[in-house]
Amino acid sequence: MPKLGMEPVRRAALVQATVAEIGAAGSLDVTVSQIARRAGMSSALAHHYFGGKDQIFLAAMRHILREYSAEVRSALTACARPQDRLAAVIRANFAPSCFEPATVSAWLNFYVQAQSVPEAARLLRIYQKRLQSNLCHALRWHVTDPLPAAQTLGALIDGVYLRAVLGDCDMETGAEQVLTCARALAGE
Amino acid sequence: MPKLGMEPVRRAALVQATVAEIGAAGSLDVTVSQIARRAGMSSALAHHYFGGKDQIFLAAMRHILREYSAEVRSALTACARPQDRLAAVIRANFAPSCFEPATVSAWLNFYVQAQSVPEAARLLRIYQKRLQSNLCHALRWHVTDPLPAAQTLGALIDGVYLRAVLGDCDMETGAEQVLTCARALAGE
DNA sequence: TTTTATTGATTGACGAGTCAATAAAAAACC
DNA sequence: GGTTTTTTATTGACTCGTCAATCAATAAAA
Repeated sequence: MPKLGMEPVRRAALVQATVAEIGAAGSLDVTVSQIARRAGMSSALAHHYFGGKDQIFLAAMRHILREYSAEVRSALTACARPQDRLAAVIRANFAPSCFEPATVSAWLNFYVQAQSVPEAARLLRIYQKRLQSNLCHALRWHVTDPLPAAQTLGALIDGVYLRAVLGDCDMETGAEQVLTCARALAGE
Repeated sequence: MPKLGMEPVRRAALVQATVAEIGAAGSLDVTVSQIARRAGMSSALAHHYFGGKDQIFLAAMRHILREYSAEVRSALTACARPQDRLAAVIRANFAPSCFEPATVSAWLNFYVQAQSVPEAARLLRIYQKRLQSNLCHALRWHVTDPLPAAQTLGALIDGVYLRAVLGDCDMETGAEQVLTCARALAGE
């Protein structure tokens, strides 16, 4: 029953299943078989298309990164005045898509992976650089020297992720918390 | 060659070896044999004293938490004026012992583990509660309503950990960054 | 002789990656 | 247009390692 042109479909299904499975397990202790089963295929096929487990994880990470980038970009282009960009960037980082349990769990594990998998470290650095760049540009309309504030806000955003995982803070107040901090850093 | 009273010695050696091994691997993908070898004993003995891998990890986590607590407590008692407590608490969180690669790596992995191991989640919540409590008390001398600022600073501290792992920010400026933010939140 | 310390050997399970086999679409060839 | 060949899709079965956990055996102290 081989329908042609399955490769992109299968890859997408596997990536989605990977994120879901990581979210369900709360860790990277997920077998290729589990991922493949959730994606509706055999584990052999998963290996056929991705080559190995690492590459599946990396692909999942790229996917999440792409989703995140899209979220931020659309938030920025929807900005009328440049003064609104700061709030837009921050709120984009607290969009529901970023706070789905599976996504948060994947992020957490990618941080761990970044310690030993060079490609994961590279991808995470891209994310951090882009976030810092976005914050810098946005802050330029509120403060003369935006770099320190941008670094602080970047770290703060990451930190709130951790709290969200443990259920210590509700994510609605999370964005407002960061915004309040941003205003304080910008000198009101 | 059984010398008596080995249990506490062996346990301590295993805990220390666990942290070191996690740091070296950058993840929890560490075998009991590796840990035991580094601690200078057989894997069977590790199982004999701890019962299982999970308990070894938990013990390592408790150890790190204890070390951290001691760091904060000594920093607080060394404070002459109560106004200095805020800076003391923050700086304690950026003490060299907290930023050793092995320790940071262990923390990261404990965050991941807290998603699926209830006892790990409990321990992490104790840490967060204690940090928030310390920040709250310290902030009372600078601001009338300390809770929001304490929550923000707690998240910020955690966030800087992530940056440190990826080498994006040098840990010397990290503490100063948080302090600057604290002053901004306290209204100068 | 009972308790504590210690390990080598073993078991049993699980999981990543491989491979040969099957089947259908497409392309090449006559 | 029909036949052959190649390419793409797909899987079940298998291999090979690894590793957590167990256990029986050894030895020294109490």
